[in-house]
Amino acid sequence: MGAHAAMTRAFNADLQAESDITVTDFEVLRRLAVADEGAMRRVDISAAVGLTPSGVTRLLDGLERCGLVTKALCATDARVTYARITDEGRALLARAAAVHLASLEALFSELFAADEVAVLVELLGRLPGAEDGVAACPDAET
Amino acid sequence: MGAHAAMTRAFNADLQAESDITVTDFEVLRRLAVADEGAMRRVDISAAVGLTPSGVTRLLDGLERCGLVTKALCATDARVTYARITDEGRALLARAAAVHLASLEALFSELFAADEVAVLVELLGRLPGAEDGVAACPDAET
DNA sequence: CGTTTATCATTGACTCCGCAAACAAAGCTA
DNA sequence: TAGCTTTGTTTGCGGAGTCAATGATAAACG
Repeated sequence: MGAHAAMTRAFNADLQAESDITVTDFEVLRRLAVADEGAMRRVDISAAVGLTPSGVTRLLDGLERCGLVTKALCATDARVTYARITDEGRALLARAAAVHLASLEALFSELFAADEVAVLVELLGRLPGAEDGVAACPDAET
Repeated sequence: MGAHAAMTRAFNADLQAESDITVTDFEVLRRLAVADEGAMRRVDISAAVGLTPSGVTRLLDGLERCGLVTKALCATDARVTYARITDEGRALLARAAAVHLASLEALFSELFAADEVAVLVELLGRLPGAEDGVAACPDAET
């Protein structure tokens, strides 16, 4: 718990300095970027990033105001509104990913050996709420 | 991250149903209960639970209103105000610990073997912000 | 000493986000 | 077809916690 709080604060500071977004914003953009058509239903975003639906609505409101995502209607189900990442969103994600992945890589490679990381993801992956997740960030240059 | 969000929500729900406190409240009470005289400086609480000093102030405000802690002045340094756990606070902690530890135990014993838990705490313990922490809860009946 | 600097605590304004309620659209069941 | 239930999304309200600024004390230094 303590580690989570400290790391989240640190990563948020990094990301806000670089791109004025939070870790959660980043995660949503990343998910959208690798999704089909760059779009997802809100309910799926909610499950993917571990937020409640209302949290997703408010988060996307912010990203929309910044022009990073747009709304899109669904042809076959009038209840759903997709969120689609914009080119601007992809550009920002690429920039943010550079610094974020660097921090992440620096921290973990210093603290853990490769096989230890593997153990960690296997164990933590069993916890409730741990998503399979999308393996990588598409904008990772490395 | 997803696991942290899901578990925190679940534990908060448990604790609020039982005693109307949050996980952070619980953690603060637990720290106080095992501290000398049942009292700690606010700055030490802050470091122990990974909150900012202002967060600690507001948290303790709430606990004070409920009569679970009291303020105490420091004889040798007029800047510090100690927070001391009350008998009522200890009683509530004991009750809350029963349900919280049960949830915790149930979750982890189902997902992990004992040696896996040991690996997990060793690895996670290396992360920044991971406190050595107080080993146990004094009110654990088991 | 008196002045600067560091430490402890608090407050105001703000953001994030959860909960519960509301609503609209789909899908069932009769 | 008319109801009932379920699903997707949004909104009002509120709690929790951060940041930046403030005040008050202590310690260090000239």
